Amino acid sequence: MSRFRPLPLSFYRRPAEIVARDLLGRFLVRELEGERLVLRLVEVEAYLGAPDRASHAWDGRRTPRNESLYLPGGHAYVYFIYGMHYCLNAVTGEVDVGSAVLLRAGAPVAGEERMAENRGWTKKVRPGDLAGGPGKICRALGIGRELDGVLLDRPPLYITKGEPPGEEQIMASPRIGVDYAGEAAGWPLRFSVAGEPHVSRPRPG
DNA sequence: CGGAAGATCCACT
DNA sequence: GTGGATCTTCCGA
Repeated sequence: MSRFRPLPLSFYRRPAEIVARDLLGRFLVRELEGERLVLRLVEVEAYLGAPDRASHAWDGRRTPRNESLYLPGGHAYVYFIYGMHYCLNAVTGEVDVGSAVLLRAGAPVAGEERMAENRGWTKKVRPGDLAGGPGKICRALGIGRELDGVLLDRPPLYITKGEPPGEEQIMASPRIGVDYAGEAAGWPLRFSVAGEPHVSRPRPG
């Protein structure tokens, strides 16, 4: 089945908002200790780089932390935030652009048990909430800073064709947690699959 | 060199 | 709905 064939790197070498929409419904696959953990992506956000105040690459900012954000499209950008969470991005566009798509939520397709185990079996971990948030995705899939900068078209971390939704099922809304970003805070760069229960809150309206 | 803030999550009221 | 956890990173002085 070609549902599990990795998307080519050319998929990512387009504008972030285009890639973001196109990533919905795709399968994020993490190979961990011989096990295959799979999420169907249901919520993503585009970050545009230098012109986008919410982006880590705003105004061309370039530091050791965000260096991989400037790699060519198709690389992973993993960063540590709030002293306890990792977030996973797919870098988009050409080299040095600094645009990316934050993977915010996914619906479990395979490896649920291992994901729940990775989450730590806390009370809040239910089958439907294994990866309903950017921090939860990384926790469930065992993703940390060691995967920063890897290519997303091969193991141990890749994205496949999956089961994309119809265009009419895609919802756009402002991004989460970027209120500080002035005008950019209102840009409708958060995309989610309508009716998907795994989308993190607040749900788009 | 110090302080402030952060693309979050969870427990509690 | 609100606040605490927890610590790296970054910027200004």
